[in-house]
Amino acid sequence: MPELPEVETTVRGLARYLDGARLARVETRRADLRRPFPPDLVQVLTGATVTGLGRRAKYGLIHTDRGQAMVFHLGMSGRWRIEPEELGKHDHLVLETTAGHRLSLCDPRRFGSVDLVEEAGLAEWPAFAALGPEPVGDELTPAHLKTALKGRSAAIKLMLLDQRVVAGLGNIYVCEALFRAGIAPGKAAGKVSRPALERLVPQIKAVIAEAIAAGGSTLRDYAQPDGQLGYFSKQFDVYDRHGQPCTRCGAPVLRLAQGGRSTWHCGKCQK
DNA sequence: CACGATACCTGTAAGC
DNA sequence: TGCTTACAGGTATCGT
Repeated sequence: MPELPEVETTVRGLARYLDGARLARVETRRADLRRPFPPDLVQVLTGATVTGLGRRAKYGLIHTDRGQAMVFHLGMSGRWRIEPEELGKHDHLVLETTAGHRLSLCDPRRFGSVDLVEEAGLAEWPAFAALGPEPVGDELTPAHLKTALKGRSAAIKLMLLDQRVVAGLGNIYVCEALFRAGIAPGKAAGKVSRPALERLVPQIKAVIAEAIAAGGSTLRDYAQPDGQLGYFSKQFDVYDRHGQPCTRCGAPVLRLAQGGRSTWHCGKCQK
């Protein structure tokens, strides 16, 4: 998916067409993604005015004047298409504004989701209630990580993918941040030293900020809402670079499996 | 509770 | 050229 930078890029792209717009037509082209669409989704959104857009972790928020926000998750393969020439089999939800713009939520694997959530209760919505701090901003600190990881035997890589520890990190940026901080992905989270955590936090913030500035990554079926390509994928140090030379020491980048997923790392630079 | 494995679904690329 | 297998950005849920 779309990790945090890609969702941020998506939300910014959508805002150009949706912020302040009135929804003239809303169409669901199947009944569900990972979960069923809310049964009243079309009824609530049709005629609604979008009062703002936002993001929490990897969720995009479309606020409305109906007292409810449409909350979407892009799963592994979701993206919003802007003014699609024609709709395909994976365009599952279509929004049309009174200004004549058409936006389509396309998600081939259907691991994404769409929900309606009361604006007043967003923070208490189950998927949001337990989320950890955002990596952008001041909430994520070495002290937070020290507390969250204390005594944990699970690998640091896996703990950083846990949205309750940090909200919004995914496989790409965890691999990249651990490389930049020089931390071995298999190290027990509770045994990562304080100095290592002091290195890790600014590297998490930096890699996320750089990816947002570059407009997100582009891998396989992901693209920005307007079809432009992101540039950050050209800057990966380790992600998907198995066997290629480490950008720092030249040793071949290694791949290992953790939690059923791939981790790329440098065996010499990460201890 | 912590942790690992599995399930969800389709497309793509690699291997035979 | 097929056919089969492995793997892909995530998260919820089920065992142990």
